[in-house]
Formats: sequence, C-alpha cells, structure tokens
Amino acid sequence: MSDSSTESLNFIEEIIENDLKTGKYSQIITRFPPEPNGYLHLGHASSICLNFGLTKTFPGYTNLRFDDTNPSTEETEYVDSIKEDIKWLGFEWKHEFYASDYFDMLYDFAVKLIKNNLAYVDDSTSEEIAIMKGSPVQPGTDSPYRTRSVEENLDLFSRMKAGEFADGSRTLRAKIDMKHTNMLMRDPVLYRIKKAHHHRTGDKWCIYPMYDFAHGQSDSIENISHSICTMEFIPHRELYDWLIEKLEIYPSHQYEFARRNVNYTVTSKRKLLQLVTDNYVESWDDPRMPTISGLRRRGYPPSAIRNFCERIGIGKRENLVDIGLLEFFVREDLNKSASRVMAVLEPIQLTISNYPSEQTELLPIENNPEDEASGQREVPFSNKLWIEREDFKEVMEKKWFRLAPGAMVRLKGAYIVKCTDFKKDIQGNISEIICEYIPESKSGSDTSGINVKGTIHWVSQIHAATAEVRLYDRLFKVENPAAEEGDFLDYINHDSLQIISKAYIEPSLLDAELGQAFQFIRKGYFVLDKNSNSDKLIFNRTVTLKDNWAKVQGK
RNA sequence: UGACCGAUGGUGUAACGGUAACACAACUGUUUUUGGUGCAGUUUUUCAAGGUUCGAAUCCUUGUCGGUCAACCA
Repeated sequence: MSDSSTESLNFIEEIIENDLKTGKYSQIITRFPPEPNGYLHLGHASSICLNFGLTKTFPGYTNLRFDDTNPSTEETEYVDSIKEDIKWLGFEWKHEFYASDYFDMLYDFAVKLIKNNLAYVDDSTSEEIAIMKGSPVQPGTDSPYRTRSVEENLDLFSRMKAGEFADGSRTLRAKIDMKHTNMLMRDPVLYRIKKAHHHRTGDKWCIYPMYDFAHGQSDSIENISHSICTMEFIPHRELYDWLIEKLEIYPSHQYEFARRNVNYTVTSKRKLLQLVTDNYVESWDDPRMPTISGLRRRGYPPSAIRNFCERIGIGKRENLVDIGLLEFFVREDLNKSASRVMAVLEPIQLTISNYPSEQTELLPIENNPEDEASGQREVPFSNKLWIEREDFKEVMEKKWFRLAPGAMVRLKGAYIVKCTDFKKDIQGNISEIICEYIPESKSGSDTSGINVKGTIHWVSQIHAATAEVRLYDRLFKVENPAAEEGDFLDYINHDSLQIISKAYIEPSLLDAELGQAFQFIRKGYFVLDKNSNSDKLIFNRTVTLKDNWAKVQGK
C-alpha cells in the first residue's frame, strides 16, 4: 500500500480524521463482516482494503466478524476460505468474532425491548406481514397481534425459543410505526423460528435474529466506532440507530459507500454460485472468476489488488470500474518481479542450415532486465528450434519486423538469422522455415555490425520440455452483464478459456514452483497452476503484455 | 404517487467559496536484443436553469437524469 500521508482523504477518512481531532475517539475500531455463505470477490477486496486500511493509517484495529445468523446457507468451508483470502491480501484482524457468539446477549436484548413494550410476537404468516407492510407509496397497517400484553409477549417469545412452535409460525417484531416512510421502520421482524443446524451453535437455537437485530448489536458489543457498509444499507441506518438508542448500548455509527463494480464481470454471490454449479467455470477458484481465490490462481499479486482498490478509491455514486486498471497494476508489479523465460505456444520449426546439426551451445540470458540482481541463466541452443508461427510471414510487409523470406531477426539472446527459404506441407500450410545464422552476431559479442528491428523468442527442439498452457479471456462479452436485457448467462464469452495442450518451454521451467511468476517473453505473464505435477506442467496466463503491434494491425 | 442517495474528461477519484487536478485509457515522438519496460509530450472535464457572492464544481432553489427501498436474506 502506498504512503497516503500526502494524498487527499476520501470522505470516510475525513470523518475519522475529524472524529479524532475533536476528541470524539482516541482510536477507531472497524470490522469486516462477511457472511460465510460464499467466496470473497473483488467487491469484498475493496471493503477489506478500506476497513483494514483505515486502521493502518489511523490508531485502532479491525475485527473479522462472521455474520452467521442464517444457518441454512452458511458453512465452515466458507469461513476457512474467507480467512485465507484476507491473510493472502495482506491484512491481519485483531479479533475473530462471530455474530453467533452473541446469540445469548441478543436474546436478552429482545427481552428488554418486549419489557419496554417496543416489540411483540406476531402470529401472522409472512404473506400477511407482507400485505400489512404496504408499499413505498402506501402506508402499512397494524398487525392484529400488535397490542398483545407484555406478559403474553414474554411468554410467547420464551416458548418460541423453547421450540414449541413450528418454523415460520411466529416472529418477533419491533413496535415502531406502520406508516413510516421508511419501509424498514414498519415493525421490522427481529427474530424468526428456524429449526436448523448452525455451523457453530449446533442445535442449541431454533430462533435466529435477523440482520437488523444482529449486525448493529454486534457492532455495539465490539465497540465498533465506524461501521462501514455499502449504500443499499442506507435505509437500515435509521433502524440501526433506533435499536441502539432503545437498547441503550454503545453507539456505533454506520457509514455507507457505493459498492465498486468492475466491467466484464459479475460480483453477486448468487450469480457467481450459478457459474460454478452450472459448470460455466470449473470452480470458485477458476482463474476466470473475480473471486480472490480465482485471482490468486490466475497469478494476480495481492499488491496489485491492493493498489487497485487504493487507486479507485471510494465514493457514493454509481460506478463501473475498468478491469484494465487492475490489469495495469498486475503488469506493473509483475514487470518488476517476474523472471523472463522463453516458451513457444504455437510452434513451427526453424532450421538453421549453416549451424552444425550435432552442435549445442549454452547461452547466458538475463533473467529480468528490470532487476539486475536477478542474474542470468543458461539456455541451450541448437540448429533446430521452435519459434512462434505468427512470427513468420510468407511475404514481406511494410513495418513487419519479424521473419519473412529475405528478412533478418535476432533470436533472443542468440544469433541474428536470415530467412532463406520455407517449406509447405501437402495442405499448403507452412511447415518449416529455413534460415542462415550470422556466426559473428552472437549475443554479447556481436561484431557483425548488423542492426535488426525485430527480436523473437525460441526454444531448442532437442532440449525443449512441454507444458499445457491455459489462456484466459474475460468471462463476459459485455461490460455490464447484470444490467443487460435477459439472463446474464446469455452474455457469457464461450471462448474465455483456450487450452494449448502442448507448448514448448525452455528446460529451466522444469524447476518452476507454485506461485512463482514468469514472463513468457513477448507472450505475457504466466504462473504454474495448482493442478500441475511433475508429469504434466500447467501454466495459467495471468495477463498478456501490452501489444502495440496488435493495435497497429487492428487499424 | 412517497422516502432516501447521487450527478466533475472515455473510466475511476480529487479540488473543503479563490487558476479544475491525479491515475488509467487514447494519441505523438523517443529509447530498447521483449512491437514489453522506460522517457518526453498531446487530446479530453464540472447535468440544466435561476439565485447568493467581488468570486461557485463547491452554498441555496427548482428541474432533469440515474440508483435504492415493499425477504421470516445479508
């Protein structure tokens, strides 16, 4: 994360700076409150960087709190992945808490409301409650059970807890105002009956608090000073404050920012889950997924994600951030850190007619021109090479710097060669390129005086190893699939994964380690996939290099 | 028909009543044994109309447009 001491503050930092300056707080406490019912994604990254970043710049700390009040959708598997992802992003929480830790306290809070005639047990069905709720432009009507006595409510609520009633048969509701312009203030449901097994409390409870009766109270219990959430919770703030006031507990405050949307992807848990269950992708950590685990498997460095979140900032307006900006930060990081290697993805044979067929040389080549400390490695060279099919053209063109009959190029780290001939197979496809090399043009000791415009990568045939290479493209064909007409699945890019089952790679890559980033020269950044083994190497393309030539061609 | 939130280059975010800026993108040129990187430069901006003020992106009013709210989800 960059030093932001001289940079301007976002609106939440301004609020905090002011709170600190006026002495309202001497330190701040924030929290990151995921529900363990799915994997973390790019949208969460923004919230994580915000909440944890705040307590890096200001005195205080951040808690991790799982908002686990709905046992039917939540699982320990998700808890584990969430913790792993936060750590990988580079953040540490002070306390690991669960809303379910507070179920006893929450129950007592509810009893207090009932005693103060501020909550009642309602026997209405959910349909009836929905009808009585009215609409945004229509006031609601009071439930017939709204006037029950405190004693009866106390009795009924304890029997709800004791499991005497069926799921959905009764609820506990706050007694506020059925004509309130804010729908959430129209006697919101606080507790529902749900005889479900909870991933932490087991079968102890058969009533569970709703979000509005758990989140703010958990914030208060933890003395959270600044409870930051996304804008769809703005209407909840009034209820959040009402409950804290009536319960007379620590006054946490809620602040809202606009969730970050990124183009060419989706970040709704429901949609991501559907992509996985309907097999549009392999798994939650498929490298095409915008999940943190997907980005990690794709080879995105955590620092790139942090820089991205820092750079896009936060605001309160609708937004659609360009994924290209994230890719910029990925390239920026990897350009400095990734070792350069040579790999040929779509091979064609290049034969050097004047290089002895039995001869082999080990050529020293720099590992990273951006990092002198990275040193050199030795790459074997011989008279038969694999080069990229797209680096040859049958007829020369203007501005073409690569191979064509009569043209000369530098073989990276080796010699300058001149194309003298090429062969075609029966189908008319080019099958072999014949070149002559210039012996005195050897890299590092070039006395040929020849200057060539183009340099291409290569792999020696007899020394080459092979690997599967997976090329990824964006998962959707349109910028904002969620906003498009019809089903978002209609906009899936079915060419988002291209598998090259046999690419030729230089032998040094046999020592590649999981998580190690490479630049395949002129092709992009790649990382070893977790499913690789010594029999079969698999490389994922993290991101391409910027390609000005492709841009020129496109015009 | 209501309440709430918002509107600054193509995108995202600053400017806190005093010269509209930063990053990305785009475009030039340059360097380069990666058509990568680096370097130099160019283009492009305050939703509208009124008002307050010496001075408004900023404050006020009205309008327009966009978003959110009617789960026993979070």
